Amino acid sequence: MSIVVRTLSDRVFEVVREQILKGRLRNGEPIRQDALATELGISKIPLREALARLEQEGLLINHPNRGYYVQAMSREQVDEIYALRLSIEPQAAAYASSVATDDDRAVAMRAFGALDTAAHSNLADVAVRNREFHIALVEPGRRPLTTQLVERLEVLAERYVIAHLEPAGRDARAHIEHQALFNAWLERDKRKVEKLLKEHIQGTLKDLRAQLKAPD
Amino acid sequence: MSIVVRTLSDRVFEVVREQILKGRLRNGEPIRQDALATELGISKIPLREALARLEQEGLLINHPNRGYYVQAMSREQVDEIYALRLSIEPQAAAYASSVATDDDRAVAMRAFGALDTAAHSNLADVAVRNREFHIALVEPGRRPLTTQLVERLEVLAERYVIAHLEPAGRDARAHIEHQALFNAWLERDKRKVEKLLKEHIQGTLKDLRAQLKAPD
DNA sequence: TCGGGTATGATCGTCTACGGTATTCCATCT
DNA sequence: AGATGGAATACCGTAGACGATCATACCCGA
Repeated sequence: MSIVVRTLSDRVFEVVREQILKGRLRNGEPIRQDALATELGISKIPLREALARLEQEGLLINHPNRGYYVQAMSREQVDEIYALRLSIEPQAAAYASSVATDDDRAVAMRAFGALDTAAHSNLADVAVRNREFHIALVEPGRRPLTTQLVERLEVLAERYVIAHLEPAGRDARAHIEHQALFNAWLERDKRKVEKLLKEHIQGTLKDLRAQLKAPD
Repeated sequence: MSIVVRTLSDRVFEVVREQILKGRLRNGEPIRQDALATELGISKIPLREALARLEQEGLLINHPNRGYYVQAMSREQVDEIYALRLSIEPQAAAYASSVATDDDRAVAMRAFGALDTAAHSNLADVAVRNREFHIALVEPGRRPLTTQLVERLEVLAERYVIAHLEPAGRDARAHIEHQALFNAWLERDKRKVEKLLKEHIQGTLKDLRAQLKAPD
């Protein structure tokens, strides 16, 4: 009963996604299918399947007969992503905290630890750990659509975090917030989880907005 | 500047989606790729792309090396879908009502009319009109992710509505609710839109729950 | 010099054909 | 009965070809 059976297009989906997140495939840039396929050592069918799914996720956009492009980032999208996260995630994490099994809690603990120890490596890795931590807080709710949605929003948000939040300072604050949030989650204090997560998301949004206003 | 340029896989995506919604492809049933492709008169490349996207949407599920299956319906999923809709849609429609242009309002008006006149045709058509009406209430917010998400949830919900809400009685009530909701929307009464839409969604959920408890 | 039309090249979207491989199912054997 | 083995089925991925379409550079005429 192992789930290690995965299709090629499944794995390519993740590989390309991470490449987009890490900025390896840049903003408004076109995806050259033949080039990318040979670079990945695969044929175009699994690649195109992965690209189609990434478009569905909102990371790519397809212009018929012109190909896939990395979805451009914009201030409006930041606002939209975070508005959606605020509508979904605090509630979902609060509920999950109340029904998490011991296994779930152990998984979340590990995710928290991984985020902790990764805190001083490069930003892209931290971002991945951060994503996994946030998902681990929601997953125990056994609501697949919700979890998937949270993951998707997290992924979309990650692009902006990686691109704009290099500055330190955020690290320390986020760490403190994560700690408090996770404590409340372990104590199954739904109200507190909801409140803290809401504040945490708002805090990140505020940082992002500040960064987005200044440069360029 | 017409946007009628669409790829084959794009159109197939919609065709197959509607077939799933209308129950033409049944619940836990496998999708025979070759058969479906020849039936649609296309090759497997665009079909597989469409299927990959439909999996991302939550209508299909892929078992590696065994193929795609129509995602089974379940009571838990109903609850989840409607919980998400309640978290997103009322707010989104309320906001959209406040920023809708005259064009947007005309579009919404047409969608309302179409739903109205279709009210006595078969349920599947009504469901499509219903979806389009709900989207038209949200679209003017110009928040692409939100709109796409609302559409997705609407699509997922539609399966259950089509499968379980054949009984009349719902028609009349839904019509009244739509009327009141649409009036508030046209008046840009955000609070009222939010309240009425929330009640409307809850009402549908209640009907669905009643139907799901009884049979089988 | 500049604008518009055209040729050209690159890339996409789709098709066809083929082979490997995983799964399923059934018959056979112990 | 249960295990083994093999055939059938369908999926997964590769390879190559081709027309359609878009972008660019070029050319020509005013």
